[in-house]
Amino acid sequence: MNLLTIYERLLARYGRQYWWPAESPFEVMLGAILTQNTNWKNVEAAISNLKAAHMLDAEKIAACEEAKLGELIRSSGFFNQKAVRLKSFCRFYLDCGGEAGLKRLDDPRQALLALHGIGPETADSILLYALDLPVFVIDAYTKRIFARLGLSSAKATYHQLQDYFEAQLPRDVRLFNEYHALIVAHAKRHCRVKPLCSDCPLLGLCPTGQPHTK
DNA sequence: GGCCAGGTGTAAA
DNA sequence: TTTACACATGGC
Repeated sequence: MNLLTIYERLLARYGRQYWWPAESPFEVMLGAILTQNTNWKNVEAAISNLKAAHMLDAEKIAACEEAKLGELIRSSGFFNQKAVRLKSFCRFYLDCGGEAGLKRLDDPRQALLALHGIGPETADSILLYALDLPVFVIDAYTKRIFARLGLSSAKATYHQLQDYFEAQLPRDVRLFNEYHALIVAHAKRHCRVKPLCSDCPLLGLCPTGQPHTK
């Protein structure tokens, strides 16, 4: 089964997702950290709090007291560590000179990964959705869905899976953007609990007949 | 009340 | 090199 065929089916079913849901690249970056192992609804509330407090700003976050920042982002969960992570990221962001500076780095991915609290998924989300760089984002949904489809091993590492996608797909920011968003849309709205939904857009592609998530 | 959510870092096996 | 656990809120 071709990865592009799967993409087409998901796109036909769910339509364009218009990711990342944010008003600026900087907001995308904060959201990428805040959404770590957290429901997006909870992240929206946190970002809304930051906006209301006029704190959606790298210098203000970098200078903000940790406890105060934690209160603003409380709804996103893990707020103590996320407050530290946001501050550390913002210091880095300022040192680079903002998005443009970040993008101009020799290896922006390595630079992001060097920060405490930014792992491969968060780094890649920032690269793809904030900086428009063509890297394919892998998450828990991607792992599960494609393992169930029999296209990858259940214990494939992040980079193995990423290489698999990037080797088979044209290196296109627009495609990578939409594909990952569609995987999340599919995982959220489909086949979560029931063994197999009769109207699953990937029906017939799944040799195991197992649910695509969970 | 239990499970899960657009992960990451650390420590033990 | 793998596996277990902490981190925490809110929706269903």
